[in-house]
Amino acid sequence: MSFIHEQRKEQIIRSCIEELAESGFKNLTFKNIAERAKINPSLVSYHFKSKNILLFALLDYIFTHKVHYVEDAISSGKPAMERIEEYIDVSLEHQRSYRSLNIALIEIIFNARTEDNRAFYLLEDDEPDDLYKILISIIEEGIEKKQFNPDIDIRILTRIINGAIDEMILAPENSSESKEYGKVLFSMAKQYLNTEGEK
Amino acid sequence: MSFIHEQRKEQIIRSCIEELAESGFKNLTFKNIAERAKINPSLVSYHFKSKNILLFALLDYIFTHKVHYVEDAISSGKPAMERIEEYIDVSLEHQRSYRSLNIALIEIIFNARTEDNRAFYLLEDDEPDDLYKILISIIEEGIEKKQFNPDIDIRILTRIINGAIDEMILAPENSSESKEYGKVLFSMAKQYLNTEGEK
DNA sequence: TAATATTTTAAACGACTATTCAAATTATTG
DNA sequence: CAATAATTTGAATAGTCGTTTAAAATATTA
Repeated sequence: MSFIHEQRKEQIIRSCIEELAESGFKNLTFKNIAERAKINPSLVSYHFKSKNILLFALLDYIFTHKVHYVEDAISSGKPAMERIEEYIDVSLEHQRSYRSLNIALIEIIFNARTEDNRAFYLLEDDEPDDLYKILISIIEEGIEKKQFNPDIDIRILTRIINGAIDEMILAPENSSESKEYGKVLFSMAKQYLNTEGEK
Repeated sequence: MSFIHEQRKEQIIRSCIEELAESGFKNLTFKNIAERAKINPSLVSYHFKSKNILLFALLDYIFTHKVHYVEDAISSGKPAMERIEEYIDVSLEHQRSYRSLNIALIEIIFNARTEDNRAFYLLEDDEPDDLYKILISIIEEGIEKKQFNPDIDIRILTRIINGAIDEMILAPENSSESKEYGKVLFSMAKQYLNTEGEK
């Protein structure tokens, strides 16, 4: 891998994200990508052997950005409950500050398919993705330190939280509404985490 | 509109839902639709003047089914809180029982675009859709009858609930997990609805 | 500089698409 | 039955796409 190679790949990936955010997946053609990057369409094929390889590189690029962004914003010393609040807040904030990235992510996940025609969004991983892992590890720590009810279902709670966060990207951009949304979501999670195994 | 006309449209719509659920949006071509319906591709064009008209008819068909299903399952006499539980349960149950319909819905919403290239999933309606309206009206009733804290933000709560429900369609099909998911989600909503305007 | 490797281009390939059109078939009506 | 309308077909249109190939340009190495 030469320097030029890596540089070109970065350039192509950024052009793809622009194209996806502005015009959507169906316009993510080698021709359009090349026009944005001011290169020849064949050059995209040269640097990414196939379109799906390009798509996976895009997913990796965007997802890595998101994970690092969330990780960096969560403090290490504070109690688990406060860190959950941070997780929710920074996730919503990332959706606001990096809308293009998140739209591009949605476009790929819900449009792309593997070569044997399985939808990306339905691919079942054996383990949760890295964003889920961040939230899971915080909750596990809270349980270990006897701060949370140990009977809660972690997989379910993290799904509810991430599902509610994802829904907010569909809402018209409105910073104050998004922050209030985070407050409510956290208060709901907090109460669930505190419930004494009532049944 | 003759009888045959309506019959053909139904036949075409059902073929589309099959194709979407099995092979996804990118394979929803007139050729593939026609093959499933055992008719000529041109005939699809004849009954639906354009592909987007067909897509809107599909959305209408699926959404109507979902709304009626949820409406019919919610009892009329019970207290608002119980009806919210019913709403969550029946929504999750619909996702399990009519997976093809829900997959088809996702495929269209996240893939289709208007003629001026706006993504369906980002189209901002001036008012909430009919599913949201069902939930909103229950909550409003609960507030009127002094059963819920009047300070809650209805738009936010309904977004969280529907977002969490939607997330569950991505999970591998597992009936018991889905039911437990509904229990947790309802318990979280219940606690929020009962909170005395603490701040 | 000469030889080699990498990068870039232009052109062409085969396959697929939504839509249109005239002709053929079938159904409906008087 | 005759005449009209509705339905269906097959072919053609004009356009798209990802990928491949050979040649050209550039960079790297010896």
